[in-house]
Amino acid sequence: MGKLVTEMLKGTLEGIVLAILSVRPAYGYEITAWLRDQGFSDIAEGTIYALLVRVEQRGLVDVEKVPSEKGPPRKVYSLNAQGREYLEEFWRTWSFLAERLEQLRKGGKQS
Amino acid sequence: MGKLVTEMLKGTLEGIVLAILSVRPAYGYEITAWLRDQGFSDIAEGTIYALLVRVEQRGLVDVEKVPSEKGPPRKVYSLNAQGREYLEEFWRTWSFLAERLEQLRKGGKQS
DNA sequence: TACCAGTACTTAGCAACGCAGAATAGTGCG
DNA sequence: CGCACTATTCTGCGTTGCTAAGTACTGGTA
Repeated sequence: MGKLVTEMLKGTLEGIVLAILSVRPAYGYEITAWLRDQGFSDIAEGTIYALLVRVEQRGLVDVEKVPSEKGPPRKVYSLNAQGREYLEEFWRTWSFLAERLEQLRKGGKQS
Repeated sequence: MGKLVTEMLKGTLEGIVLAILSVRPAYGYEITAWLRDQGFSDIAEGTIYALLVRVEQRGLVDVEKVPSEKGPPRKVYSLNAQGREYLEEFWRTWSFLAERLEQLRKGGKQS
């Protein structure tokens, strides 16, 4: 898509990735491919990897190196307890923002 | 609120302000006060002003200087045709993102 | 053997955005 | 005169996603 999505992803992409990991563990390459499949067509490879490093350093995920048959070993990330707490907080913040936005959208329609 | 909101506002705050201006013209100080009232308790003064300068330079809004009884003249911004088009695009992008997020939230709940 | 595509991760430099904090300017009130 | 409120501007900073390139491992093909 365009620049608009890129800017909107700042702050939400992290939550998106953590939400994915809350369903089941996954590794960077896999997450990138899945996101592209879901319509985030120009998510940059490096973006996801950098994000994963960040959330790992903040202690929100656990990592396990798993050998791959098709290339270098995968770094499989899984959401830990702290990560789940953080994800809760993310959803609360998202809800807050989404509510205001929806109200604004309604308000603008009538005029 | 916290750091989470700050990051999420990147990319959405612009749309929020344009949406406000789509209802009626307004000036920076007024917009800041209104947002704080709506729960964006720690929106920085300077943030709104900088944003307004940006959208003006991109030709999305028209500006008119209006004298104030209580201080320096106000810069009253109003959304123009190009701005309305841009706002439409913003809403489309927002919808796209909001849909994926809601799906992820549902998906995460079951596990 | 040499090469290439696919898988998988890393790194360096860049641009955009919101925030912190201070400065400037105008009005009215004690 | 000083202070609070109104109203805008500016500099420097941290975070985030993107671009672009590089590394590493496997399997298939010419």
